[in-house]
This record gives sequence, structure tokens and C-alpha cells, in this order.
Amino acid sequence: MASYKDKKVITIGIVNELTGLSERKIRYYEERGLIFPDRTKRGTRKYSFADIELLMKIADKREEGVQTSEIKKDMMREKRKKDLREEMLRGQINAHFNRQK
Amino acid sequence: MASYKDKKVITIGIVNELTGLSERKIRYYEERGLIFPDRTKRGTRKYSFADIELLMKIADKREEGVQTSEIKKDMMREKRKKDLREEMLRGQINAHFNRQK
DNA sequence: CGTGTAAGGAATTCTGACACG
DNA sequence: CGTGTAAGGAATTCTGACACG
Repeated sequence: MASYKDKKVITIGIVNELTGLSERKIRYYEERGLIFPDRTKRGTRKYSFADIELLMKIADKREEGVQTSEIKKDMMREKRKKDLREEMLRGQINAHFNRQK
Repeated sequence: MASYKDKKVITIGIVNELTGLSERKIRYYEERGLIFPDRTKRGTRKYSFADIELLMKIADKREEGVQTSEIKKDMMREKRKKDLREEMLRGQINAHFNRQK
């Protein structure tokens, strides 16, 4: 699952080129817990393509006037839903194999 | 076709981390025409994941003692073969549609 | 030929802070 | 709250060159 899309290899300057967001904004969204870049040994931030797509979604929301705290809540809600779906899927798979025994 | 794998977004320092090749080597292989990074406006090299995979293949060949000029010839031979296969495929597709008329 | 290295300059990135609204 | 900006320092990247083998 961890393919090119999720590898954190892009520096903030390139992220700025790709998204048009200022470095200040990119760092601020991290400060607010919306995005989680890796770091090199020396502390330079590294982003993935997935991060870039997320940043563009965040930018859209901000343009609509949504606050970062709201965006974060939405993201956590979606994550919970996703975790739940996966949990249920696992349950079905288990049920299936248990029936076989 | 131009997906994450081919987007040139990785700086040379990260390429060094990912491949273990020195920056000197990476730049030299470019000088010899084996690899073609993009540049930012300010001239910083940008590589793709495909470039990184190619660099690792080049590194393997070099370890076997193959010279850069040989590696380049091999790469051009393979490219020619690939172009030929695509050319023939296009030919078959055309033949197919012509028959229909 | 292939690679290391020191050199000097330019551009990048980082953090913490002040400003404004 | 969200973002801009100036500040100072540290790390990055670039090119051209000399070294060695």
C-alpha cells in the first residue's frame, strides 16, 4: 500500500510550486495538526503526493471560510468512518473463516 | 500516463538518501546523458521516482564494472526496441480499423 | 574514466517573534 | 485566527576545477 503516493520525499519549496500555497500556510496547517510531514535528519520537512492532495483540499475549505479547527474535526470524522468500515470488513472476513471451521 | 512515478519533484539530497549514491555520482550520470532531471526556476535539480529506479539500475551496472558509455548504449537499444514494439502495435490497430471500413 | 574534495556564492529552510485584523 | 514579513543561522545546491588512477 505504501507506494509512490505515500512516500515523503518532497521539500516545502516544491510543495509551494505544486500547490501555490505559501510556506507559511503549509507550516501553519502542520502546526494545527492537519498535515504531518516527515523530517530529514537535519530537520527539513518532507511531503508526499498524498500530502499535496490533502493540502489542496485544505486550501479549498479555507477559501470557503472553514476554520482549521473545523477542517480537523471533519478529517477526524472521516477517519473514524473509514476505520469503522475497515473494522466491519475484518469482522465479516473473520465470520466467514469461523463458519468454515 | 504521467502519474506520481514520473513527476520530477525530488531534490538531489533526497535522491542521495534514497539511493545511497553520492551527489557527485548523480550529477556525473547526468553529465554522461544517462539521466535527465528537471530544474526549478533557480536551477535546482528535480528527479522522479522513475529516475531513482533508473539510478539504482545504473549503480548496479557500474558495480559490475560497466562503463557509462556502455550503459547508455544499452539504454538506447532498449528504447529502440520499445519504440519498435509500440510502432508495430499501432500498425496492427490501424490495420484492424481499416478492415472495418 | 569515474569519483572525491575544497571553494565560493546563491538559494533554501528553519524557528521564534511581531504585526494586523 | 490565519497569514505576512524581517531576522539570523544553518544546511543545501550549484558550478568549475584540481586530484588520482
